[in-house]
Amino acid sequence: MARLSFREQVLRTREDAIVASVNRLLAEKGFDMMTVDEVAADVGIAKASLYKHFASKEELAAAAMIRLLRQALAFLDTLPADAEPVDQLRSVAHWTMQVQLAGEMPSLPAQNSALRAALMGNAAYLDLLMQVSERLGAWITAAQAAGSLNPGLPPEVVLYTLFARACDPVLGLLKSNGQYSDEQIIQWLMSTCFAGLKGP
Amino acid sequence: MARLSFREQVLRTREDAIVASVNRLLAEKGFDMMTVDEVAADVGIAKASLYKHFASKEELAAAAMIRLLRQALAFLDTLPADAEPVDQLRSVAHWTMQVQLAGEMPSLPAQNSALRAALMGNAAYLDLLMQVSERLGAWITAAQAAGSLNPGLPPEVVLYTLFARACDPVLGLLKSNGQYSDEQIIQWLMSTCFAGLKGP
DNA sequence: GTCTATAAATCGATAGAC
DNA sequence: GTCTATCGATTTATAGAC
Repeated sequence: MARLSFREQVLRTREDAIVASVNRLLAEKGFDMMTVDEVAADVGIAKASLYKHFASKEELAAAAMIRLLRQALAFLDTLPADAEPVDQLRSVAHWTMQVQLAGEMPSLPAQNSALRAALMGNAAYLDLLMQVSERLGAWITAAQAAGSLNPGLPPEVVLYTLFARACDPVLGLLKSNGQYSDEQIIQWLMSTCFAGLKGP
Repeated sequence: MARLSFREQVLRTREDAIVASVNRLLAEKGFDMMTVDEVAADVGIAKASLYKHFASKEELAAAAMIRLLRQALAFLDTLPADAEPVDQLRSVAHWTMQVQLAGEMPSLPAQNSALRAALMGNAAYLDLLMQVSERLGAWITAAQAAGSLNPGLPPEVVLYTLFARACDPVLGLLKSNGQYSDEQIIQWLMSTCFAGLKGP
C-alpha cells in the first residue's frame, strides 16, 4: 500500500471511525431504523460532514459490509492451511456467530430495493463478497468430496446456509433469554448446523 | 360463535380484506418499508378509514401475525393425531416453508422496539403464540424421548430453530436463483434442519 | 472539510364534513 | 364509517458561510 500523507491518514482515521459507528448501529437497530443523524451524533460530527465522506445512507451501509468482509478475509488468512476443509468451515461459522453475539453483525433487510441496488452496484463490495464465497466454496466442495458434508447438496445450498447462520435470529433469542453462555449457544447452533449439512 | 348481524358481517369482511393486504405487503416489503398509505391503496379505502379499524401501524402488523397464528393452529388441527411427534414437526416446518415461498410469510424486524412493545402488549397475539408454542413443545419433548431429536438440546433451542426456519432467508435466496422447484428447495432445508436437530 | 440552517419529501396520524 | 385535506414530526440530503 502506498504511503499516505498526514492529511490522508487523518482522513482515513475519521472514515474508519464513521464506518465503525455505522457497523455498530446497523447491528443494534438495523438499516431502516438507523438514521443518518444518529450516525453523525455517534461519531461526533455534523451530518453535512458525513455526506462529504459518503454520498448516501446506502453507501454508509455498503462501507460497513465492506469492512465486515475485509475482517472475514483477514480471519480466513489466520486459519492453518493444513486443517480439514470442514474444520475450516466450522472455524468460520464460529467466528461469524461470535461477531453476531458481540453485537457487531450489521443487519441489512433483504426487502429494501434501494439498498440492494446500491450494493449490487458497488464493485468493491461485490469483489469482496466473491472472494469470500470462492474461498468458502472451495472448502465446501472439498468437504463434500471427503464425506464430511452431504455431497447430495448443491454447494450453493451449503454456502447460503452458512451465510444465513451468521445472522440467525436464534442466537439473539437464546442470548436474550439470559441463562446460557455465549459459547454454549454457539456450540448448540454449530452442532445442529453441521450435523444438518452432513446429513443422516 | 355468536351470530353476526349483516352490518357486522360486512365489517368483518372488510377487516379481513385489510389484514390480508397487510399480510401480503409485510411479506413483500417488511414492516419498516410498508407504508399505511400503501395498505389503504391496496385495500381501496382511504387511510383515515383504516384508522377507524386499527389504531396504529403496529396494530395492523399484530393483526397479520394473529391471522398467521390462527392459520397455523388450523393447520395443526388437520394433522393425524397418531403420527410420530417428529413427523408432526416435519409437517409444520413444511407448511411454514410453503407459506414463505408463496410470499405470504409476514416479516417483522426484531430490532423495532415500538413494534415489539405493541406485540408484547397484545393479549390475543401472546395467547395464540403460547398455544402454538405449547403444542410444538409437546411434540418436541416427545420426539426427544423417542430419540428422533437430540435429547441433549434444550426444547427451547429446538422451538426457536423451527420458528427461525419458517423465515429462513435461504429459501428466498434459492428461489430467486430460479433453477430449483419450490418443493426441491423445501426438501433440502427440511433434511438439513431435521438432520441437524437429530444430531450425529 | 466542518459547521449551521434548511430544503424537499415522506410518513404516521387526525380533524371535520357528509 | 368513509371521505378529503392537512397537521406535525421525522428523515434524507444540500446550500452556503467559514
